[in-house]
Amino acid sequence: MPELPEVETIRKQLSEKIIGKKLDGRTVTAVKRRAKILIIEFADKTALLFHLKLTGQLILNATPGKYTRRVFDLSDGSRLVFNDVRKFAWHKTVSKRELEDIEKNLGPEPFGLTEKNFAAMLAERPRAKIKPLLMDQKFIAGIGNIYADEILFAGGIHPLRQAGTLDKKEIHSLFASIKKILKAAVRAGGSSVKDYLDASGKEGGFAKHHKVYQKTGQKCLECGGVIRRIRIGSRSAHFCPKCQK
DNA sequence: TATATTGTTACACC
DNA sequence: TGGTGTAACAATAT
Repeated sequence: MPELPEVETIRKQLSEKIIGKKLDGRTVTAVKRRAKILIIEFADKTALLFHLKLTGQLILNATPGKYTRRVFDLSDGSRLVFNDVRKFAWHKTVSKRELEDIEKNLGPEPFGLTEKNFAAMLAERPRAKIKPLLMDQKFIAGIGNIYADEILFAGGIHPLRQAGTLDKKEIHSLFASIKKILKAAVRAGGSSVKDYLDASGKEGGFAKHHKVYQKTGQKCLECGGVIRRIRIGSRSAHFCPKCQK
């Protein structure tokens, strides 16, 4: 499930390997990320966007397989292979203007956010349940189901809490947890839960640090309680009922 | 074969 | 009206 840390990992790897080369005849000038979208910018001011959704992969020089949807040839003979089991992932070429439109509909990047801004954002959505809110890309960019669960556990916040009920201390704890978990996950190269592989075809190392995501029925590492799974909306949420209030 | 999977979005409701 | 919650949708593995 490529969320911010996974896409950021791919971005860094591609950045080192493809800048200055030609891809489909266009010279790559930058590789960026906004929310969970990977952005390859070209000298002609167009950009190639990828959203990997659940099961998308972007791997350099992989051997094309059953789930390869597209192969992009690079001017040095290498190739960028786009795989996707579920076919939900997409890619498209956009103009600078179209890219700006997409970006302005996304919430702030977590790493550029201040606690003061975050508190003000929460105050605007007092009745929203905190977990769906963290996953709302228009509220804050880049967080999906894995990291929402892990962030809320680290912050000691129950996923069903309404944003407006969080006190100052809890907001501080949640804010710190967002940065802490995402940073640690980027450092580990993301989480390989099912299909995720980085641009070199390797798994990310963060899944072994997961404390609640897909740990239903297991003992909480902090308190020895039992991790529960509930559905919020139509999504699964994993949490420790003792640690998260 | 029914079910689970998740980001996104359409839509119903208050 | 707009904030909120729910469900549908994409396609596939198990």
